[in-house]
Amino acid sequence: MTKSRLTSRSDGRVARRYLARRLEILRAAGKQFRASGFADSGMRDIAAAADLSPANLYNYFQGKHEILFFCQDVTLDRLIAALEKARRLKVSAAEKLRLVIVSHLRCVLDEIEGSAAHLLTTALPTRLQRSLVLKRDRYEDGVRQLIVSGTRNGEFVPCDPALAVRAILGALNWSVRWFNPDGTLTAAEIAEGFADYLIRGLLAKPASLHRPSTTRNLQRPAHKFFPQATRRHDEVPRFSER
Amino acid sequence: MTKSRLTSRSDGRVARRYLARRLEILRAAGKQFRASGFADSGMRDIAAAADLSPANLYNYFQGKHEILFFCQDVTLDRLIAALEKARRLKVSAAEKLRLVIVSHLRCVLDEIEGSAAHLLTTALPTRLQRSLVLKRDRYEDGVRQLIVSGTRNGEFVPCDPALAVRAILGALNWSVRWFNPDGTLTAAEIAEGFADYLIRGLLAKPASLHRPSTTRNLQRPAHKFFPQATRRHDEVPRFSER
DNA sequence: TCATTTACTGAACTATCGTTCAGAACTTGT
DNA sequence: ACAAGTTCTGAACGATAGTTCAGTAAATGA
Repeated sequence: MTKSRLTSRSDGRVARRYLARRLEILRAAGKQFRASGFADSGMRDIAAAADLSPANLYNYFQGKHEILFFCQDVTLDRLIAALEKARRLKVSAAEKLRLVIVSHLRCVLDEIEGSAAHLLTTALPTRLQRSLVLKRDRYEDGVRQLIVSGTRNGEFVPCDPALAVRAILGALNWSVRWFNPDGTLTAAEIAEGFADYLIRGLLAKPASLHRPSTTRNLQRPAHKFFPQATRRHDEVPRFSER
Repeated sequence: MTKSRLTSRSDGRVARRYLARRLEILRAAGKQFRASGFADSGMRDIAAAADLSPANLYNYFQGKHEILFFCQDVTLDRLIAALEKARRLKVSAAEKLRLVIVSHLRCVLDEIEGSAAHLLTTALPTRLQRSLVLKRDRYEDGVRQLIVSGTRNGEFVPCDPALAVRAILGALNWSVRWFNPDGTLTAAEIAEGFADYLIRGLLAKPASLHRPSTTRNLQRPAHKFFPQATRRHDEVPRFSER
């Protein structure tokens, strides 16, 4: 028993390479999960997508469940980070919500970093499962609070915030089912349209646009949120064939 | 080779019993699919839910894929039927859309008849797959036309109908992920709240309620759409553990 | 009651899944 | 160049999935 990977000395190139490979695998697995779902993504598929042998995956993760766990965990962390960033801003509730919606779609649709936060499965060990559900609830609670505060200050119409937040998150999460990076709509365009519609349903007053005006950079430029959003949404396969 | 089941003579009790059993199986399978997803619902689970031996399932369906196909097919037929009923009504676009939304949630959440129109999987043979996708597109097209006509007559705000319809259907379809028949909200209550919010996002004018007034029976009584909606939505497991 | 058709079942078959492991190939430090 | 450490792989294992089939139980009609 010699120096382990994590306690290796000084520079730690090996540790860095190890972590980099882990991320590569997570990216490939996320893409695979998004494309084929969890159950239909075999370890052999993930390995092929990550350009590794199936056996080698087990040098980086304990098993399939751990890969899924980290996919969801990092995505949830990014969702929560975007949420808290929005909360700290001194803008209207509508503009905060817009940032959350746009960030959410980016986390879920992005071709490179996008993962599958929504693919919770009973296949996960109970401990990990509970941790994810808790984190997900924290996120949902936060978004709901955003709606509640908007309702309190009269910006939003009175409504059941628990229902509104689930309608919004449902619309966002379902997008991975039909989104096609080669289609006619970029992820950024979808995000804009969704935000317009989903926020309008909450507004008390028609309010011309309700896009951020003083803080226009919140949503622009689109290529900052979706740097590689060059492919487009296809018209023909309305729903994915999954 | 004697008389087959379908060509059996006169009264045809056997044929009726056969079809009834088929429906029982479809109901049990639909419940199972909704609860555990397609991949995690084994033939042995479906058989247990339908109170049959696994082998006996193959006397009624060619295989698992055919069970899924019929589950989705009958659900899509019901969705399209509700859509066309709404289109024939002489009411506002908002009220038509409300009927479609409420019917959709009923088709998807109902504890007895509800199925899983959204569980398209690559596991289906190409022929069946295409048939379902086509039907699903017909439904989506119809709902989008509803939005377009509402926009044309000034009732709805100008927007991208393709995005709006996907946001709406996404919110509706995602509901099976978190809906809990034992929870605090009945399916009918969810339908009302969702319809309020999702339609408000399209309206050009705030328009107090926009529930059907002259045709109040379109949405009332709730127990007509959800005859057995007595169980309630739970508060704790925000997302299903699937 | 008996013969025929229909409904059903337990056990086994095949394929595929996640996973393991002995050892090869490569990298690194001296 | 050599040894130590690491990264990787092909082949196999056990479990479980969907499915099949020989044959039993039940229903039907005379």
